[in-house]
Amino acid sequence: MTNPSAAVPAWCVIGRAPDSALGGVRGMGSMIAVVDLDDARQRIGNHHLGADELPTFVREREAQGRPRWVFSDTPNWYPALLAAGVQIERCYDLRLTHAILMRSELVADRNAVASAEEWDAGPVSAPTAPEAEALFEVTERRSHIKTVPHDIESALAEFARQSTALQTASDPGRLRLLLAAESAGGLVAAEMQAAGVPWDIAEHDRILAEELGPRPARDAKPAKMLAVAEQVRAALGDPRANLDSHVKLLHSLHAAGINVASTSKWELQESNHAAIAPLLEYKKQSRLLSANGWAWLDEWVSEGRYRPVYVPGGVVTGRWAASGGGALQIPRQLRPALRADPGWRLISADVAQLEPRALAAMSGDRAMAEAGRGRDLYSGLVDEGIVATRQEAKIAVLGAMYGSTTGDSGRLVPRLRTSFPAAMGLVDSAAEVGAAGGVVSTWLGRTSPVPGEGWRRVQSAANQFDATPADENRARRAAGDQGRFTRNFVVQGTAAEWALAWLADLRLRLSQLPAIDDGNPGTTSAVDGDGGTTSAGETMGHVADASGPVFSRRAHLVFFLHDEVIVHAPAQHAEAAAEAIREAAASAGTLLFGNAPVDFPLDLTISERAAKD
DNA sequence: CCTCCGAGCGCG
DNA sequence: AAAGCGCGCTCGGAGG
Repeated sequence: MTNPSAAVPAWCVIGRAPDSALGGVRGMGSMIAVVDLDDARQRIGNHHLGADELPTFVREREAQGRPRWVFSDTPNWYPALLAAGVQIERCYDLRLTHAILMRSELVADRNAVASAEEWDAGPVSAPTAPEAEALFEVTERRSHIKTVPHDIESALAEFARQSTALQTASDPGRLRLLLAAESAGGLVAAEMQAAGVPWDIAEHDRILAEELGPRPARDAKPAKMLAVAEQVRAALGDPRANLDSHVKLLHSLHAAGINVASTSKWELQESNHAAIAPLLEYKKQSRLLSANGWAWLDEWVSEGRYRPVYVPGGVVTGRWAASGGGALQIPRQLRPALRADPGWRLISADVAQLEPRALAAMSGDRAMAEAGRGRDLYSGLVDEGIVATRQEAKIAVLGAMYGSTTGDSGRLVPRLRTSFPAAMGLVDSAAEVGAAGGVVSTWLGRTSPVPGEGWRRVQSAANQFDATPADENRARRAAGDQGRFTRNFVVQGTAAEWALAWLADLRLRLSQLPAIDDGNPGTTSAVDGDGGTTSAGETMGHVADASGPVFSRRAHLVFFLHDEVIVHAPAQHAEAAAEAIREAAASAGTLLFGNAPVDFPLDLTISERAAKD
């Protein structure tokens, strides 16, 4: 039942309809409500539809006016749409935006938003495929996990609270930009999970076999690992040494006269005992096997696609986290296993020195911007005579952003204070604020969490008349830790904002690229009705069908890692996709920093494999 | 049997 | 050499 309205809605709020909140009939009868709002966020239409009708409804709306879809939580709504072949252009994710607004210093009146505790559910990982199908069962099945409410009235009420809060913001434009970018990130994460990373299982298996030996029978250790372990035991003169337990290994090492305090890599390297080289080799093998071995391959790669779970906004700084699949830790060793489908290419691009560039831009430090302009920023420091070598430049810059005070780094950082006073002033004062228990904000207004109860207790204990030197030490250390956290927060968080703006712009540019012609009458835009019924995968078992109906015929994002993207594109569109990546980077810089003289140069390669370096 | 924690190491 | 920030994952070991 619908009451069509003459006006094209600016916002469409989706939620579970009130009737079905109690009914809970499985598989059928779940009703969804869509409420249309105009620019002023006034109600101009209501619709009720079955869950199975939603994709078609959304597709038609996208073809008409491309409203911003308001979701309680993107992972709850979007995967089913993607599975049905529907991609949307823009959304507003109430859970993600709530997390920003309830903390942002820019919002004068945060009370209403912050007190709506049910929306503070913390990072939610995307539901796995079977759960996504049963649109309403997620909450029940994972009752121990806090989730946001998905019913229409809750969504409307939260949207209204957020709108009010935004009106009290000192710089609403900035915050709106952040909320839009954050929400777009939610779409990208869902889309990348749906598309998957094209993964060459045979190549992965080859790498494993080369390092570890052929795949062993269930739970057995691979042959090459066993052989290396024997070398270690022989060199130690301890045939029963257990290499898998830190404690036992440490005993064996001591017994062999190797005096180390731990079994960590850097400490072992100090010794030149004959057991060390094979032991380090064993540790490397062991790491590969347990983190990305055959078990990982079985669990996370299927039909030639690696589908990790991304968690947008999962890090307080605004970076993404991951939950399952280890998307943020794929070892470089395995990069050759990322392989484009036949006739396709992978375009990998990463930003050189993103964080220092973000710092230069947000602090308006012209000298620092100049050092990185059109060149490697670290080499720029050498050219300017600030430090002697690129390595020193890197240590100094990282030390400045992380707050290191000792060693080479502590010695080099003061030189940056002379050369880049604005940039250093920004991070130094962020550290001061944090050490005193205050909060700091990124360029677009994401604010750091206030230090916890424990932290404040430690500080006040040090201020008591009977405080011991130990109390004072502990307080000083905690203050320093918090200062280093806030120092880094402004830089890491602003860099994350740049990256979100890059992603958000890129996904729209990619959706404008044409679909490849597979013999079916194609469409020219992903968002105007590229339905599942004409997908290549269904009609001819095309090689790309593991990417699903939305992504099997068009360039799309498959991977994102803080300052790096990988796009999977038909070979004939690889150059256009590369250009889209460059243009998106340029517009992200302008969108955030206007005409600041900072550039964000990319290292970009087009290839069949994503092997790096 | 379970959960929790630190060590260690992968990524930026 | 690590140092100085932010993460996730696996394992062994400890405690329930």
